[in-house]
Amino acid sequence: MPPKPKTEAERQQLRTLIIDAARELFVAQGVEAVTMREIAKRIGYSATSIYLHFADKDTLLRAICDTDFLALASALKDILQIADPVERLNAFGMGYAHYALTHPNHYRLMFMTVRTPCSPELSSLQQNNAEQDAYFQLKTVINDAFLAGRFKPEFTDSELIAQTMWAGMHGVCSLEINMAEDAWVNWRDISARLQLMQKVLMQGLLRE
Amino acid sequence: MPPKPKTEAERQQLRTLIIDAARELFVAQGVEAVTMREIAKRIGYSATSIYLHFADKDTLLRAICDTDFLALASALKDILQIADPVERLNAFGMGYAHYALTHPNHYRLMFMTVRTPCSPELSSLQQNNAEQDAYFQLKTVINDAFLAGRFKPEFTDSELIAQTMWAGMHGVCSLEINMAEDAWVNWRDISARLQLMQKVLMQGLLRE
DNA sequence: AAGCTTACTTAACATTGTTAAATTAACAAC
DNA sequence: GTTGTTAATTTAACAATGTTAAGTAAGCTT
Repeated sequence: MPPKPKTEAERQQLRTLIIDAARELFVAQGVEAVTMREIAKRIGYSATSIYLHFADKDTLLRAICDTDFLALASALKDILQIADPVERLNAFGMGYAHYALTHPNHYRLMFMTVRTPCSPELSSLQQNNAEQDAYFQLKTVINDAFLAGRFKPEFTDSELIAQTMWAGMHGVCSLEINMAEDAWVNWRDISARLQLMQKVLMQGLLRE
Repeated sequence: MPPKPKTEAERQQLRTLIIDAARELFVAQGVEAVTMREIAKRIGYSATSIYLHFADKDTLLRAICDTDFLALASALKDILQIADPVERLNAFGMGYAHYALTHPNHYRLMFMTVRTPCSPELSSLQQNNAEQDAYFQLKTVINDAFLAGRFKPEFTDSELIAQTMWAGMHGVCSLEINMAEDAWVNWRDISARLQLMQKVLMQGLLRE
Protein backbone atom coordinates (compact mmCIF):
# COMPACT_ATOMS: atom_id res chain seq x y z
CA MET A 1 0.00 0.00 0.00
CA PRO A 2 2.65 2.56 0.83
CA PRO A 3 5.31 4.40 -1.09
CA LYS A 4 9.01 3.96 -0.72
CA PRO A 5 11.58 5.29 -3.11
CA LYS A 6 12.49 2.38 -5.33
CA THR A 7 15.75 1.38 -6.82
CA GLU A 8 16.04 0.85 -10.53
CA ALA A 9 16.19 -2.89 -9.92
CA GLU A 10 12.92 -2.80 -8.05
CA ARG A 11 11.28 -0.86 -10.82
CA GLN A 12 12.47 -3.38 -13.37
CA GLN A 13 11.18 -6.18 -11.18
CA LEU A 14 7.74 -4.65 -11.09
CA ARG A 15 7.84 -4.16 -14.83
CA THR A 16 8.41 -7.82 -15.44
CA LEU A 17 5.80 -8.67 -12.83
CA ILE A 18 3.27 -6.75 -14.88
CA ILE A 19 4.44 -8.29 -18.13
CA ASP A 20 4.23 -11.78 -16.71
CA ALA A 21 0.74 -11.27 -15.34
CA ALA A 22 -0.40 -9.77 -18.63
CA ARG A 23 1.13 -12.59 -20.59
CA GLU A 24 -0.57 -15.18 -18.44
CA LEU A 25 -4.01 -13.73 -19.06
CA PHE A 26 -3.16 -13.16 -22.61
CA VAL A 27 -1.98 -16.68 -23.28
CA ALA A 28 -5.02 -18.10 -21.58
CA GLN A 29 -7.66 -15.91 -23.17
CA GLY A 30 -6.18 -13.91 -26.00
CA VAL A 31 -5.52 -10.26 -26.47
CA GLU A 32 -9.03 -9.03 -25.89
CA ALA A 33 -9.23 -10.57 -22.46
CA VAL A 34 -6.29 -8.58 -21.23
CA THR A 35 -7.76 -5.62 -19.41
CA MET A 36 -5.68 -3.29 -17.36
CA ARG A 37 -7.83 -3.88 -14.33
CA GLU A 38 -7.50 -7.63 -14.60
CA ILE A 39 -3.73 -7.47 -14.86
CA ALA A 40 -3.64 -5.16 -11.88
CA LYS A 41 -5.80 -7.44 -9.79
CA ARG A 42 -3.43 -10.31 -10.45
CA ILE A 43 -0.47 -8.50 -9.05
CA GLY A 44 -2.31 -6.73 -6.27
CA TYR A 45 -1.95 -3.24 -7.61
CA SER A 46 -4.48 -0.81 -8.95
CA ALA A 47 -4.97 -0.47 -12.66
CA THR A 48 -3.51 2.97 -12.87
CA SER A 49 -0.21 1.84 -11.45
CA ILE A 50 0.53 0.07 -14.67
CA TYR A 51 0.65 3.44 -16.36
CA LEU A 52 3.64 4.35 -14.26
CA HIS A 53 5.57 1.69 -16.10
CA PHE A 54 3.94 1.51 -19.52
CA ALA A 55 2.57 4.42 -21.46
CA ASP A 56 -0.54 2.55 -22.55
CA LYS A 57 -1.92 -0.87 -23.28
CA ASP A 58 -0.34 -1.01 -26.67
CA THR A 59 3.09 -0.34 -25.24
CA LEU A 60 2.56 -3.08 -22.70
CA LEU A 61 1.52 -5.52 -25.39
CA ARG A 62 4.54 -4.64 -27.41
CA ALA A 63 6.73 -5.27 -24.41
CA ILE A 64 5.25 -8.75 -24.16
CA CYS A 65 5.77 -9.07 -27.85
CA ASP A 66 9.41 -8.19 -27.47
CA THR A 67 10.04 -10.88 -24.91
CA ASP A 68 8.28 -13.34 -27.19
CA PHE A 69 10.35 -12.42 -30.20
CA LEU A 70 13.28 -13.16 -28.00
CA ALA A 71 11.73 -16.46 -26.95
CA LEU A 72 11.27 -17.40 -30.57
CA ALA A 73 14.88 -16.64 -31.36
CA SER A 74 15.95 -18.66 -28.33
CA ALA A 75 13.81 -21.60 -29.36
CA LEU A 76 15.48 -21.62 -32.77
CA LYS A 77 19.01 -20.96 -31.61
CA ASP A 78 20.14 -24.55 -31.30
CA ILE A 79 19.05 -25.36 -34.82
CA LEU A 80 21.69 -23.00 -36.14
CA GLN A 81 24.31 -25.51 -35.07
CA ILE A 82 23.23 -28.12 -37.59
CA ALA A 83 26.03 -28.57 -40.07
CA ASP A 84 24.31 -29.27 -43.37
CA PRO A 85 22.73 -26.09 -44.75
CA VAL A 86 19.68 -27.79 -46.21
CA GLU A 87 19.05 -29.93 -43.19
CA ARG A 88 19.38 -26.79 -41.10
CA LEU A 89 16.91 -24.98 -43.30
CA ASN A 90 14.41 -27.78 -42.93
CA ALA A 91 14.77 -27.90 -39.19
CA PHE A 92 14.47 -24.15 -38.97
CA GLY A 93 11.16 -24.16 -40.79
CA MET A 94 9.79 -26.90 -38.63
CA GLY A 95 11.10 -25.27 -35.47
CA TYR A 96 9.38 -22.05 -36.45
CA ALA A 97 6.10 -23.83 -37.06
CA HIS A 98 6.40 -25.70 -33.81
CA TYR A 99 6.81 -22.50 -31.88
CA ALA A 100 3.88 -20.92 -33.69
CA LEU A 101 1.53 -23.80 -33.01
CA THR A 102 2.52 -24.29 -29.40
CA HIS A 103 2.25 -20.56 -28.66
CA PRO A 104 -0.73 -19.53 -30.76
CA ASN A 105 -1.57 -16.45 -28.71
CA HIS A 106 1.97 -15.20 -28.78
CA TYR A 107 2.15 -15.91 -32.46
CA ARG A 108 -1.06 -14.08 -33.07
CA LEU A 109 0.20 -11.04 -31.25
CA MET A 110 3.52 -11.10 -33.02
CA PHE A 111 2.37 -11.59 -36.57
CA MET A 112 -1.38 -11.52 -36.92
CA THR A 113 -2.78 -8.53 -35.06
CA VAL A 114 -2.96 -4.94 -36.10
CA ARG A 115 -0.37 -3.16 -34.13
CA THR A 116 1.85 -0.19 -34.49
CA PRO A 117 4.68 -1.57 -36.57
CA CYS A 118 7.83 -2.87 -34.97
CA SER A 119 10.95 -0.96 -35.66
CA PRO A 120 14.43 -1.39 -34.29
CA GLU A 121 14.21 1.88 -32.36
CA LEU A 122 11.11 0.87 -30.46
CA SER A 123 12.35 -2.56 -29.58
CA SER A 124 14.62 -3.63 -26.79
CA LEU A 125 16.01 -6.33 -29.04
CA GLN A 126 19.16 -6.00 -31.07
CA GLN A 127 18.57 -6.31 -34.74
CA ASN A 128 20.92 -8.66 -36.58
CA ASN A 129 21.92 -10.34 -33.37
CA ALA A 130 21.78 -14.08 -33.89
CA GLU A 131 20.71 -14.64 -30.31
CA GLN A 132 17.79 -12.21 -30.42
CA ASP A 133 16.59 -11.61 -33.93
CA ALA A 134 14.74 -14.56 -35.46
CA TYR A 135 14.45 -12.83 -38.81
CA PHE A 136 18.19 -12.45 -38.90
CA GLN A 137 18.50 -16.14 -38.10
CA LEU A 138 16.26 -16.93 -41.04
CA LYS A 139 18.25 -14.72 -43.38
CA THR A 140 21.44 -16.38 -42.21
CA VAL A 141 20.12 -19.89 -42.66
CA ILE A 142 18.87 -19.09 -46.13
CA ASN A 143 22.00 -17.24 -47.10
CA ASP A 144 24.22 -20.11 -46.02
CA ALA A 145 22.30 -22.46 -48.26
CA PHE A 146 22.45 -19.84 -50.97
CA LEU A 147 26.21 -19.45 -50.71
CA ALA A 148 26.56 -23.21 -50.71
CA GLY A 149 24.90 -23.16 -54.12
CA ARG A 150 21.93 -25.20 -53.04
CA PHE A 151 19.24 -23.07 -54.64
CA LYS A 152 18.32 -23.18 -58.29
CA PRO A 153 20.46 -20.68 -60.18
CA GLU A 154 17.43 -18.69 -61.31
CA PHE A 155 16.90 -17.50 -57.76
CA THR A 156 19.40 -14.79 -57.03
CA ASP A 157 17.94 -12.73 -54.21
CA SER A 158 18.58 -14.48 -50.94
CA GLU A 159 16.39 -12.18 -48.87
CA LEU A 160 13.51 -12.61 -51.27
CA ILE A 161 13.84 -16.36 -50.84
CA ALA A 162 13.79 -15.87 -47.08
CA GLN A 163 10.61 -13.83 -47.22
CA THR A 164 8.97 -16.41 -49.41
CA MET A 165 9.83 -19.34 -47.18
CA TRP A 166 8.63 -17.36 -44.22
CA ALA A 167 5.38 -16.60 -45.99
CA GLY A 168 4.87 -20.27 -46.78
CA MET A 169 5.25 -21.44 -43.21
CA HIS A 170 3.39 -18.44 -41.89
CA GLY A 171 0.51 -19.20 -44.21
CA VAL A 172 0.09 -22.71 -42.89
CA CYS A 173 0.48 -21.68 -39.26
CA SER A 174 -1.77 -18.66 -39.36
CA LEU A 175 -4.56 -20.47 -41.16
CA GLU A 176 -4.31 -23.21 -38.57
CA ILE A 177 -4.37 -20.78 -35.66
CA ASN A 178 -7.24 -18.77 -36.99
CA MET A 179 -9.37 -21.18 -38.93
CA ALA A 180 -8.83 -24.64 -37.53
CA GLU A 181 -12.31 -24.57 -36.05
CA ASP A 182 -13.89 -23.41 -39.25
CA ALA A 183 -16.32 -26.04 -40.43
CA TRP A 184 -16.47 -24.68 -43.96
CA VAL A 185 -13.19 -26.34 -44.79
CA ASN A 186 -12.43 -30.00 -44.41
CA TRP A 187 -9.00 -29.39 -42.98
CA ARG A 188 -6.33 -31.98 -43.53
CA ASP A 189 -4.10 -32.85 -40.63
CA ILE A 190 -1.91 -29.93 -39.65
CA SER A 191 1.28 -31.96 -39.74
CA ALA A 192 0.45 -33.16 -43.24
CA ARG A 193 -0.06 -29.58 -44.31
CA LEU A 194 3.18 -28.48 -42.75
CA GLN A 195 5.12 -31.29 -44.30
CA LEU A 196 3.70 -30.70 -47.73
CA MET A 197 4.44 -26.98 -47.56
CA GLN A 198 7.96 -27.69 -46.49
CA LYS A 199 8.43 -30.22 -49.25
CA VAL A 200 6.96 -27.97 -51.90
CA LEU A 201 9.10 -25.04 -50.88
CA MET A 202 12.17 -27.22 -50.97
CA GLN A 203 11.37 -28.84 -54.28
CA GLY A 204 10.51 -25.49 -55.75
CA LEU A 205 13.60 -23.69 -54.56
CA LEU A 206 16.43 -26.16 -54.29
CA ARG A 207 18.60 -27.69 -56.96
CA GLU A 208 17.92 -31.34 -57.67
CA MET B 1 -38.77 9.73 -36.54
CA PRO B 2 -42.12 8.07 -36.97
CA PRO B 3 -43.16 4.45 -37.04
CA LYS B 4 -45.04 2.75 -39.81
CA PRO B 5 -45.48 -0.97 -40.19
CA LYS B 6 -42.90 -2.08 -42.68
CA THR B 7 -43.06 -4.64 -45.39
CA GLU B 8 -40.45 -7.36 -45.54
CA ALA B 9 -38.87 -5.58 -48.49
CA GLU B 10 -38.48 -2.40 -46.50
CA ARG B 11 -36.89 -4.28 -43.65
CA GLN B 12 -34.42 -5.89 -46.02
CA GLN B 13 -33.67 -2.50 -47.49
CA LEU B 14 -32.82 -1.11 -44.09
CA ARG B 15 -30.70 -4.14 -43.37
CA THR B 16 -28.54 -3.51 -46.39
CA LEU B 17 -28.46 0.18 -45.59
CA ILE B 18 -26.90 -0.70 -42.26
CA ILE B 19 -24.49 -3.17 -43.81
CA ASP B 20 -23.38 -0.69 -46.41
CA ALA B 21 -22.78 2.06 -43.87
CA ALA B 22 -20.86 -0.33 -41.67
CA ARG B 23 -18.80 -1.56 -44.56
CA GLU B 24 -17.93 1.94 -45.60
CA LEU B 25 -16.54 2.81 -42.20
CA PHE B 26 -14.91 -0.51 -42.00
CA VAL B 27 -13.19 -0.33 -45.37
CA ALA B 28 -11.97 3.16 -44.73
CA GLN B 29 -10.70 2.75 -41.19
CA GLY B 30 -10.73 -0.90 -40.28
CA VAL B 31 -12.70 -2.88 -37.83
CA GLU B 32 -12.02 -0.61 -34.91
CA ALA B 33 -13.81 2.30 -36.52
CA VAL B 34 -17.04 0.39 -36.78
CA THR B 35 -18.97 1.51 -33.74
CA MET B 36 -22.66 1.06 -33.51
CA ARG B 37 -23.17 4.74 -32.85
CA GLU B 38 -21.09 5.75 -35.83
CA ILE B 39 -22.95 3.46 -38.17
CA ALA B 40 -26.22 4.80 -36.83
CA LYS B 41 -25.17 8.39 -37.33
CA ARG B 42 -24.37 7.66 -40.94
CA ILE B 43 -27.82 6.39 -41.73
CA GLY B 44 -29.69 8.83 -39.51
CA TYR B 45 -30.95 6.30 -37.01
CA SER B 46 -30.15 5.78 -33.39
CA ALA B 47 -27.63 3.16 -32.41
CA THR B 48 -30.13 0.87 -30.79
CA SER B 49 -32.12 0.55 -33.98
CA ILE B 50 -29.40 -1.59 -35.41
CA TYR B 51 -30.21 -4.21 -32.82
CA LEU B 52 -33.63 -4.61 -34.37
CA HIS B 53 -31.90 -6.06 -37.42
CA PHE B 54 -28.73 -7.63 -36.07
CA ALA B 55 -28.34 -9.46 -32.80
CA ASP B 56 -25.02 -7.84 -31.99
CA LYS B 57 -21.95 -6.31 -33.53
CA ASP B 58 -20.39 -9.65 -34.29
CA THR B 59 -23.44 -10.74 -36.24
CA LEU B 60 -23.34 -7.52 -38.20
CA LEU B 61 -19.68 -7.97 -38.99
CA ARG B 62 -20.31 -11.50 -40.11
CA ALA B 63 -23.05 -10.28 -42.37
CA ILE B 64 -20.54 -7.96 -44.01
CA CYS B 65 -18.16 -10.87 -44.11
CA ASP B 66 -20.71 -12.99 -45.92
CA THR B 67 -21.23 -10.46 -48.65
CA ASP B 68 -17.46 -10.24 -49.01
CA PHE B 69 -17.00 -13.96 -49.32
CA LEU B 70 -19.51 -13.71 -52.10
CA ALA B 71 -17.60 -10.80 -53.63
CA LEU B 72 -14.43 -12.86 -53.58
CA ALA B 73 -16.14 -15.72 -55.34
CA SER B 74 -17.57 -13.32 -57.89
CA ALA B 75 -14.19 -11.74 -58.50
CA LEU B 76 -12.75 -15.16 -59.26
CA LYS B 77 -15.64 -16.52 -61.26
CA ASP B 78 -14.43 -15.49 -64.69
CA ILE B 79 -11.10 -17.16 -64.16
CA LEU B 80 -12.83 -20.52 -64.06
CA GLN B 81 -13.48 -20.17 -67.76
CA ILE B 82 -9.82 -20.40 -68.70
CA ALA B 83 -9.31 -23.60 -70.64
CA ASP B 84 -5.85 -24.79 -69.67
CA PRO B 85 -5.89 -26.18 -66.10
CA VAL B 86 -2.46 -24.91 -65.15
CA GLU B 87 -2.99 -21.50 -66.62
CA ARG B 88 -6.28 -21.38 -64.77
CA LEU B 89 -4.56 -22.35 -61.55
CA ASN B 90 -2.03 -19.59 -61.99
CA ALA B 91 -4.67 -17.00 -62.71
CA PHE B 92 -6.71 -18.16 -59.76
CA GLY B 93 -3.82 -17.66 -57.36
CA MET B 94 -3.10 -14.23 -58.69
CA GLY B 95 -6.76 -13.27 -58.68
CA TYR B 96 -7.01 -14.32 -55.07
CA ALA B 97 -3.98 -12.25 -54.13
CA HIS B 98 -5.29 -9.30 -56.05
CA TYR B 99 -8.55 -9.37 -54.18
CA ALA B 100 -6.74 -9.69 -50.87
CA LEU B 101 -4.43 -6.78 -51.48
CA THR B 102 -7.07 -4.47 -52.89
CA HIS B 103 -9.48 -5.25 -50.04
CA PRO B 104 -7.14 -5.54 -47.08
CA ASN B 105 -9.76 -4.74 -44.48
CA HIS B 106 -12.16 -7.30 -45.84
CA TYR B 107 -9.42 -9.82 -46.12
CA ARG B 108 -8.39 -9.20 -42.56
CA LEU B 109 -11.92 -9.72 -41.36
CA MET B 110 -12.39 -12.83 -43.42
CA PHE B 111 -9.17 -14.65 -42.66
CA MET B 112 -7.08 -12.87 -40.07
CA THR B 113 -9.23 -11.93 -37.13
CA VAL B 114 -10.52 -13.99 -34.30
CA ARG B 115 -14.11 -14.62 -35.02
CA THR B 116 -16.67 -17.21 -34.27
CA PRO B 117 -15.92 -19.82 -36.87
CA CYS B 118 -17.85 -19.91 -40.11
CA SER B 119 -19.99 -22.89 -40.69
CA PRO B 120 -22.39 -23.62 -43.51
CA GLU B 121 -25.38 -23.34 -41.17
CA LEU B 122 -24.54 -19.82 -40.04
CA SER B 123 -23.84 -18.51 -43.49
CA SER B 124 -26.24 -17.28 -46.10
CA LEU B 125 -23.94 -18.67 -48.76
CA GLN B 126 -24.35 -22.02 -50.41
CA GLN B 127 -21.42 -24.29 -49.84
CA ASN B 128 -20.07 -26.05 -52.94
CA ASN B 129 -21.80 -23.56 -55.18
CA ALA B 130 -19.30 -22.41 -57.79
CA GLU B 131 -20.84 -18.95 -57.85
CA GLN B 132 -20.66 -18.36 -54.13
CA ASP B 133 -18.03 -20.55 -52.49
CA ALA B 134 -14.47 -19.49 -53.26
CA TYR B 135 -13.03 -22.47 -51.43
CA PHE B 136 -15.06 -24.75 -53.65
CA GLN B 137 -13.71 -22.89 -56.65
CA LEU B 138 -10.20 -23.51 -55.42
CA LYS B 139 -10.85 -27.19 -54.89
CA THR B 140 -12.29 -27.44 -58.37
CA VAL B 141 -9.41 -25.66 -60.02
CA ILE B 142 -6.90 -27.85 -58.23
CA ASN B 143 -8.82 -31.01 -58.86
CA ASP B 144 -9.08 -30.29 -62.56
CA ALA B 145 -5.33 -29.97 -62.78
CA PHE B 146 -5.05 -33.07 -60.65
CA LEU B 147 -7.30 -35.10 -62.91
CA ALA B 148 -5.41 -33.81 -65.93
CA GLY B 149 -2.34 -35.44 -64.42
CA ARG B 150 -0.46 -32.20 -64.04
CA PHE B 151 0.80 -32.73 -60.51
CA LYS B 152 3.75 -34.87 -59.58
CA PRO B 153 2.58 -38.41 -58.98
CA GLU B 154 3.75 -38.37 -55.39
CA PHE B 155 0.98 -35.94 -54.51
CA THR B 156 -2.24 -37.85 -54.28
CA ASP B 157 -4.53 -35.78 -52.08
CA SER B 158 -6.08 -33.04 -54.13
CA GLU B 159 -7.63 -31.21 -51.19
CA LEU B 160 -4.34 -31.22 -49.31
CA ILE B 161 -2.75 -29.61 -52.34
CA ALA B 162 -5.50 -27.01 -52.35
CA GLN B 163 -4.95 -26.16 -48.72
CA THR B 164 -1.23 -25.85 -49.29
CA MET B 165 -1.55 -23.52 -52.23
CA TRP B 166 -4.02 -21.48 -50.29
CA ALA B 167 -1.62 -21.29 -47.37
CA GLY B 168 1.17 -20.14 -49.65
CA MET B 169 -0.75 -17.26 -51.13
CA HIS B 170 -2.36 -16.43 -47.83
CA GLY B 171 1.05 -16.28 -46.22
CA VAL B 172 2.30 -13.68 -48.66
CA CYS B 173 -0.89 -11.63 -48.55
CA SER B 174 -1.37 -11.66 -44.81
CA LEU B 175 2.24 -10.73 -44.09
CA GLU B 176 1.88 -7.89 -46.54
CA ILE B 177 -1.36 -6.67 -45.02
CA ASN B 178 -0.15 -6.85 -41.48
CA MET B 179 3.54 -6.16 -41.64
CA ALA B 180 4.23 -4.08 -44.71
CA GLU B 181 4.96 -1.09 -42.50
CA ASP B 182 7.25 -3.02 -40.24
CA ALA B 183 10.68 -1.51 -40.43
CA TRP B 184 12.38 -4.55 -38.94
CA VAL B 185 12.20 -6.32 -42.27
CA ASN B 186 13.59 -5.03 -45.50
CA TRP B 187 10.59 -6.11 -47.50
CA ARG B 188 11.04 -6.95 -51.13
CA ASP B 189 8.46 -5.71 -53.55
CA ILE B 190 5.10 -7.35 -52.96
CA SER B 191 4.69 -8.37 -56.58
CA ALA B 192 8.09 -10.01 -56.55
CA ARG B 193 7.10 -11.94 -53.44
CA LEU B 194 3.84 -13.02 -54.98
CA GLN B 195 5.46 -14.12 -58.18
CA LEU B 196 8.13 -16.08 -56.43
CA MET B 197 5.61 -17.83 -54.21
CA GLN B 198 3.52 -18.70 -57.21
CA LYS B 199 6.51 -20.00 -59.10
CA VAL B 200 7.80 -22.04 -56.17
CA LEU B 201 4.41 -23.61 -55.56
CA MET B 202 4.14 -24.51 -59.22
CA GLN B 203 7.65 -25.86 -59.54
CA GLY B 204 7.23 -27.80 -56.33
CA LEU B 205 3.89 -29.33 -57.18
CA LEU B 206 3.66 -29.70 -60.95
CA ARG B 207 5.21 -32.26 -63.22
CA GLU B 208 8.04 -30.98 -65.41
C1' DA C 1 -62.41 6.03 -29.85
C1' DA C 2 -59.70 2.28 -27.32
C1' DG C 3 -56.30 -0.73 -27.44
C1' DC C 4 -52.62 -3.36 -29.63
C1' DT C 5 -48.57 -3.69 -32.45
C1' DT C 6 -44.56 -1.84 -34.70
C1' DA C 7 -40.61 1.20 -35.35
C1' DC C 8 -38.08 3.79 -33.15
C1' DT C 9 -35.70 6.84 -29.44
C1' DT C 10 -33.94 8.26 -25.06
C1' DA C 11 -31.97 6.65 -20.60
C1' DA C 12 -29.34 3.87 -18.46
C1' DC C 13 -25.70 0.19 -17.31
C1' DA C 14 -21.48 -2.10 -17.18
C1' DT C 15 -16.98 -2.32 -19.01
C1' DT C 16 -13.20 -0.51 -21.12
C1' DG C 17 -8.68 2.59 -21.56
C1' DT C 18 -6.92 6.55 -19.56
C1' DT C 19 -6.16 11.00 -16.80
C1' DA C 20 -6.44 14.12 -12.74
C1' DA C 21 -6.60 14.63 -8.11
C1' DA C 22 -5.86 12.99 -3.64
C1' DT C 23 -3.11 10.16 -0.15
C1' DT C 24 0.55 8.45 2.16
C1' DA C 25 5.12 7.30 3.31
C1' DA C 26 10.00 8.00 3.31
C1' DC C 27 13.81 11.22 3.15
C1' DA C 28 16.24 15.87 3.66
C1' DA C 29 16.86 20.43 5.74
C1' DC C 30 16.57 23.45 9.13
C1' DG D 1 11.29 17.31 15.41
C1' DT D 2 8.80 19.88 12.57
C1' DT D 3 8.47 21.00 7.74
C1' DG D 4 8.85 20.52 2.95
C1' DT D 5 9.69 17.79 -0.99
C1' DT D 6 9.47 13.86 -3.64
C1' DA D 7 8.01 9.31 -5.13
C1' DA D 8 4.67 5.49 -5.25
C1' DT D 9 0.34 4.44 -5.17
C1' DT D 10 -4.79 4.78 -4.95
C1' DT D 11 -9.38 6.60 -5.53
C1' DA D 12 -12.42 9.41 -8.52
C1' DA D 13 -13.65 10.56 -12.60
C1' DC D 14 -14.15 10.84 -17.88
C1' DA D 15 -15.30 9.58 -22.29
C1' DA D 16 -16.30 5.86 -25.36
C1' DT D 17 -18.16 1.46 -26.24
C1' DG D 18 -21.61 -2.53 -26.69
C1' DT D 19 -25.92 -3.51 -25.09
C1' DT D 20 -30.58 -3.56 -22.54
C1' DA D 21 -34.77 -1.55 -20.52
C1' DA D 22 -38.14 1.61 -20.63
C1' DG D 23 -40.60 5.01 -22.97
C1' DT D 24 -43.10 7.25 -27.11
C1' DA D 25 -45.67 7.83 -30.96
C1' DA D 26 -47.74 6.49 -35.37
C1' DG D 27 -50.61 3.48 -37.68
C1' DC D 28 -53.91 -0.67 -37.61
C1' DT D 29 -57.81 -3.31 -35.81
C1' DT D 30 -62.09 -3.65 -33.58
